Amino acid sequence: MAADIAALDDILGLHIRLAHGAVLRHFSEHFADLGLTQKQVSVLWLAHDHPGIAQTDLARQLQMDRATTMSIVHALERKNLLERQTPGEDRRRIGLRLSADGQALLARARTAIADHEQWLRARFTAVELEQFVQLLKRVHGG
Amino acid sequence: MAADIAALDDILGLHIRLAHGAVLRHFSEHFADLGLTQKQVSVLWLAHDHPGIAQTDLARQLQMDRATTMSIVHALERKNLLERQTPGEDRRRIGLRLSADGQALLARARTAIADHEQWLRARFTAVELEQFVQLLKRVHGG
DNA sequence: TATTGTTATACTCTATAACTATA
DNA sequence: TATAGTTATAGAGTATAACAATA
Repeated sequence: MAADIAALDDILGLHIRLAHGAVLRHFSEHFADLGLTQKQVSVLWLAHDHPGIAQTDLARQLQMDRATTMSIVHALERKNLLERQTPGEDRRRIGLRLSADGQALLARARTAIADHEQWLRARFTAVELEQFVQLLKRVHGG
Repeated sequence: MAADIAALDDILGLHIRLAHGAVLRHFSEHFADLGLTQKQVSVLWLAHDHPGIAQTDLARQLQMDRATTMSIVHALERKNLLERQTPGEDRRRIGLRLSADGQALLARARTAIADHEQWLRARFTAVELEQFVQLLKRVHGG
């Protein structure tokens, strides 16, 4: 039986939600010209670092449902940023890799992400940053 | 000019996003029978603590757009959990308060939230928890 | 049987824009 | 002019359920 909670401000989950909202808002306001969402950048980034990655791998690393992953992959394919490889041994797995356009856009996105991260990180010391990431990882199990 | 970032795992924003996702997932899985979302519980909670609160106040405290607030208030009114007060001096402001049903459901929700929070907090010490909330507040400015 | 990809569907959250009423 | 509420609309993210192909 959990103890009762006095005030809404004591809810850790709320602060996580508000922090997420603040980050998302800043991202949306400053990345409109890129035409990419946070999730889309993450998928491009992973496909760049791991050419031939499959949807299942993306889903696991970004903690998404397969259907959710599909919708993001679709969006990137529609923009010709992501391409499919011809299947290998296991014909169920479809490897994904960046197109030339995808490479170019990811490069721009990484610069933009760096600015975004600087905005976010500016309020913390290096020690606090490391603590913060460790605490967050204990929530999402990364 | 921001420094370049090597790996996706170094992105603080990503960890915040993943942590939010993990919390949201646990909430959804364990609160289906309540029929309330996180946001709806937050609004009920605030209306309980501040009877006569206006939509603008809710929007500010939960960092939502007015239109977003409206949709949540509507959902709660449709379920007869939230009622409107007759306007006072400033006839633009409409005070909100919980109905009897809203009171009852909030009481149940608070217990469920307490369990949810226990699941979340179990992985931290008291000191870590306080640090964590402070770090999160510096992101969302609460 | 289990895994991978796929589609259809639905709901929540979020925001923009334009409108009305009131201050 | 500014604020509060409202409505219409749209997009992103999330998930469930059911299906086909493959292992």
